Amino acid sequence: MKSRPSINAVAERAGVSIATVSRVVNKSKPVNEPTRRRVEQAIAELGFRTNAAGRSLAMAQSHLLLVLVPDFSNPFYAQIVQGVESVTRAAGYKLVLADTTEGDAPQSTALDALYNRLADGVINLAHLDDDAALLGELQNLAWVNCSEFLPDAGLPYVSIDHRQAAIDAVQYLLNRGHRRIGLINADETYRWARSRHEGYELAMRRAGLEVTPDLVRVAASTDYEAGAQAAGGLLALVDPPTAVFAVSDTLAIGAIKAFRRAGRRVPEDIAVVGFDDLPLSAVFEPALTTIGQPMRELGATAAEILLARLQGQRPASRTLAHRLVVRDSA
Amino acid sequence: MKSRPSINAVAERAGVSIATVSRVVNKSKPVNEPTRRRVEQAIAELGFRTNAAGRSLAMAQSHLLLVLVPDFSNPFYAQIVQGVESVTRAAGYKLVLADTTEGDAPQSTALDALYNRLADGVINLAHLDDDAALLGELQNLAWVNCSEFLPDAGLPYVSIDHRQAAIDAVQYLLNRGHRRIGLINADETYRWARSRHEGYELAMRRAGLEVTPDLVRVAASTDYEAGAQAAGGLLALVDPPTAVFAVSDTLAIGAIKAFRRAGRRVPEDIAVVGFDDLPLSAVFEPALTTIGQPMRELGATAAEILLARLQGQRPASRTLAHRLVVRDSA
DNA sequence: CTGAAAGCGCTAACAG
DNA sequence: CTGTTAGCGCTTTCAG
Repeated sequence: MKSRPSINAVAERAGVSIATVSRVVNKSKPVNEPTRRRVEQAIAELGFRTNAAGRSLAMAQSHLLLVLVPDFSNPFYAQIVQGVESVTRAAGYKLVLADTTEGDAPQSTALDALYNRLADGVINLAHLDDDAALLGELQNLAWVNCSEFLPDAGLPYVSIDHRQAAIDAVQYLLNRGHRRIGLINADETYRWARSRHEGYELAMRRAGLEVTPDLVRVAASTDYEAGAQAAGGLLALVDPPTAVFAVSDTLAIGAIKAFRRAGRRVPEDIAVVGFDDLPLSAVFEPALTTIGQPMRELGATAAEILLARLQGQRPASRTLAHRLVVRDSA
Repeated sequence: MKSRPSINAVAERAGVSIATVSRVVNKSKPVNEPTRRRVEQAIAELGFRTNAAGRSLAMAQSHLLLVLVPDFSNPFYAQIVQGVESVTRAAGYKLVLADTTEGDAPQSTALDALYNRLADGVINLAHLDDDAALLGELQNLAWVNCSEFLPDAGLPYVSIDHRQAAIDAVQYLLNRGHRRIGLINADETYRWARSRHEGYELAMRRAGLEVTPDLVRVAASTDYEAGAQAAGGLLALVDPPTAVFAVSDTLAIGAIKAFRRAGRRVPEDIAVVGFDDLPLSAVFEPALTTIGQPMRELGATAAEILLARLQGQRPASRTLAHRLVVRDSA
């Protein structure tokens, strides 16, 4: 791996100063046609590429953005990341991704990267501790939360209205005549999980229904098996629900599996509404009735906000529209 | 965003030289206990973090690795990336991910990053053109291919034996008495697609069966819908197959959907075996019989090879074991 | 339009 | 054990 030519080599070969080379490379200032040509030729001959570290050091920015992802293999997050990338790539930024499942506290990785100047900004999809000191510190950094956020933290975010979405889901079930409706929730350290729980209770109360704790199950994770487990708990009740709202499609699918194994038909014996509208959810049988989130748009919007922030603006948070997708499971 | 303190500020505050600060930060050389303490205190007071660009420039390495992913939202790749991260994070490297679906030629992005010195090495999951010049150039770079690779390119790779895996899948079907077996393949610019096709034909021939072109369908992509389309073509034959080998689980699921819509039962009327063993495949109904690939291990091994290469070694390519997972679809 | 020169923040000899 | 110093490769005034 022979060392790459530096800007000095190019300058020497073209018989100009390094400043001029820099100008033609970046098109930052006019350069006479003949000299520019000489420089360009030298660049071509030498196969020169500008060194990222040198540039970062001089410009005090890396053109790298950090994305904190709770779990790569969850298609929900993957699609958000695609949305992010579609806009950042156009702006000349590359993405450093960190999976926060393993390893140390997510925000510390992120702050490291930021303070290091490794990354110019971060898009956070992971859970953020409600820690005043931390939040204060984030205030003036290029940081945007996506999907997961703290309502009054003063940090810009992009998300749907989780509570309203949950209300819509439960209301749909109510409209279909269900009265005993169970909730399969995710770990409530997630803000969205709490919001959806709120929405569920609100919708039930508005319908004059009492919410008993036994109708609410918290799954151990968001994978299929966890959904199945939670569903098992619901089934074990003396008076099991006739419908279930699961806060993610993976949970919903796991639940449906469990219901089936127990000899229940979906939706005839028990209706199930999911959340997210993953690609898979349309394909699963029965196709899932679910709340659709605009994943790519969430990511793209978060990226736009971050980019604007990097240019010194202070864009407002955005709440994007969700939609109820009615299919076969409820 | 006030500017962060540099190593100079720390040195001044602690009353030592920047060299000493560097030594305590990196624990690179012994430093007297009292001085080290003074330095550490200064670091703490100032909130100093070493600047990534400065360090990269001085050390001529970035501790960043590029991963080229054909499609983030495909869980197959996502899991490989998790495997990669599990080992690179332990070694102090961060991952820059690029989705190669959109945008320019994947390898050019990668070479850019490498020549830029943005990344120290790359793990490539994407298709690589069989271009002699390019391949020659890659020879001496820290580059490893994962899952997708060119057999005689001289580049290190980690993969399963795609051909043998296909043979195993088809043989299973043969053993169950099937004689008319269809193949739903992916775009054959993918090397693995060609290998699996080979395996299919080989297994058929060994069984004394003729392979007619009408039994082989190439799906437009690897998503569900493409699988359904291809399946439709098979169904339209005067003499439709009694079994189908689909080269990915997503394709297999799409095919099953199509068969069902056409009133066929799976596996009774038509058996289907997939490939990959995605998490979803165990949950889908009927649960998929499929070839399992060790995704995380593929990624982890690729990372290990790359890391070794970065230390000047030239580790050999690795072929990992696949396994036939028998469930309900065949 | 072009060049000289001063850094950006850090590491790594080389002395002492 | 610690300081001095010379870069690493590039951008950006400041002169001319």
